Amino acid sequence: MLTLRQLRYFKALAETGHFGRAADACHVTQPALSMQIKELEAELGLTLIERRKSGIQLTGEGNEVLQRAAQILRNAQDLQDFAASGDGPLGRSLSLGVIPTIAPYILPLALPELQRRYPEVNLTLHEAQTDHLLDDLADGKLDVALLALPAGSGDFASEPLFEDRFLLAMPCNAPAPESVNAADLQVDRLILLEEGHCLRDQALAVCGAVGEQAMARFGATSLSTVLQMVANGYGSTLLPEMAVPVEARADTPITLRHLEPEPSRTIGLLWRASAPRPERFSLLGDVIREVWKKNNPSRRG
Amino acid sequence: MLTLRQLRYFKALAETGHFGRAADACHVTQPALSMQIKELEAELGLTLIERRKSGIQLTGEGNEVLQRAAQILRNAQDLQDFAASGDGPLGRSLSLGVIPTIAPYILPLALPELQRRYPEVNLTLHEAQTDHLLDDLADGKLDVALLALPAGSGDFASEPLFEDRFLLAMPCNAPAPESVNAADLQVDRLILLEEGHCLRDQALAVCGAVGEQAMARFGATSLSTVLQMVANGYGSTLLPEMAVPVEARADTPITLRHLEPEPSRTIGLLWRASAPRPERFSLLGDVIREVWKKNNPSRRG
DNA sequence: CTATTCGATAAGATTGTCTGATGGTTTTTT
DNA sequence: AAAAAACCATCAGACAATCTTATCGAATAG
Repeated sequence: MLTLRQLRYFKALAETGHFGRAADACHVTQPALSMQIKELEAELGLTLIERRKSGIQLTGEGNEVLQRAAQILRNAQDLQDFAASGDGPLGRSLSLGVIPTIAPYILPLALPELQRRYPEVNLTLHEAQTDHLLDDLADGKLDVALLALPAGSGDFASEPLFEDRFLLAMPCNAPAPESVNAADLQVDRLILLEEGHCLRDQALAVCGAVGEQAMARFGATSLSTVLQMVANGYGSTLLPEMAVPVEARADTPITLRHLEPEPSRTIGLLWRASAPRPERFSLLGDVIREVWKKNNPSRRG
Repeated sequence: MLTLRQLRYFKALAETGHFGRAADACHVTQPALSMQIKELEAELGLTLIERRKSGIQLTGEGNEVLQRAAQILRNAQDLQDFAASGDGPLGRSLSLGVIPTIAPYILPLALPELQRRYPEVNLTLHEAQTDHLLDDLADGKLDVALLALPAGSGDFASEPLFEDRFLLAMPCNAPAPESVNAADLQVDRLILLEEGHCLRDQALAVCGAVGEQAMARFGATSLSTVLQMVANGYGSTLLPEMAVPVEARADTPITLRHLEPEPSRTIGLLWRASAPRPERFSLLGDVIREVWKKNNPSRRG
């Protein structure tokens, strides 16, 4: 059976042109090297070296074998270099999934900070709804997901990062008390995302309308669309606070109101319980939590 | 110290997804394989696989290591193949892949001649579609493939052998001008092979219907089937000239017409650029080219 | 709850590899 | 020409790596 050791010794022999010096270079004795060379020749079934007393001479086949051996050894060295290369605290590559109602609001803040703090990490991003992220996590396409907790079943571990409050977004010409009781929300006046977004289910839960999913009037594909509907007077919606800076800018004709009691969703990270080095996910979580706090100084964790 | 044995076991483990089956594939017991995997992980200093209850899961780094390991093992196999091919000009054994729209028309001519000229060579044949052949070439299951060029990417070398013209095959009761303009072909009247055959794509390209793959009316699994459909009046097809003697015998009620301009496919050989002794593939190509010329005396190469 | 599967671990046997000693052949030195 | 040195092959025993069989514990299925 061919071994890397044989190739290493053979390469050293070709380079030194000398059994003894090759053995020195390999930190073994000369008989050890001789035996391995002999073994290699037997394995390949050809003569690699002409043993001549004044130096040795590679045969034609020996030269071809040398080229291939050198290639293999280079690749092997590359493999070891890769393994040894700067294995940062976050690892070398990380595949992160994010749900659509978080991604556009957190990633622009978090990515530059991640890049600054862990420049060696090669981050791959996937945006998809919770169910899809869970599937991708389970079969290894993703390492970790950023979504609303709780999510997933037994084989996952999670870490909550912060609470994201829901605000009521209404057309600006609507009657606008300073604060609204959550129980008073009328489900049939809400504009919501289409089926499959966890934000939709959370909004319905806030209204106590768990069993009545069919009632919401519209299934939009993005929060931007929802906000446009609201601005044009078609109804109200529950808006995550993190979306406010992007979706409810000053020039958007909508009114925001706090709810009483104050509902929220828990944003957190989720990963396979069996994933190696789970502490790297906590480091990732630290970054996200920090950029969130910096941009929402009024909120406590 | 990194060893080929560790890489071999790791590759088997990645392929089987199972310690026990990987051990079987390597003809050792499961603990032996487990130890080598553990050794490899220790050597590289990283976790390559997640041990989970239902199957195993490669980590991101594990996947990268797998790619590099597979590369090293391929090179090692090539080295051994090179050494083993010490015999005749074609070597001692040759594994040849052929696409289904060539195999039945060329092999019956070429195999006897190969056997006559290089009786020492032990030829192994595989028939599969281009994509599959490329995969098998890349990981060393095949030495060389006979297919329509161009195919494959950077790491392959190729040699064109001859041009194979396309003829229009119609039901014999159809209106039959002596020559047909290729641009006049109606894609929706063509009977083609199912998805995956390069001949299908080439026929569509001839009709200028690159973006309209969905239009062709039928997906047959062999040219014989296609010709039966044509003979029974269900439509026309583009028939490679090499298939004419077999598929359009005198007793088959179809009419053949030349196209203007005259489309064709380039038949050639493809092999790994790193394969040992590439000149033997040229010798193989010579045989194929010669039997082709002998059976198509009207054509120039 | 029991039976089974799967991977890890342990102990002992086997095989592979290394070292140090030695021998034969060729080249260099005297 | 003889002696010395250099060089590589071979051998025996020591040591280390690897394998096998047996077993364990956790998880899963019936």
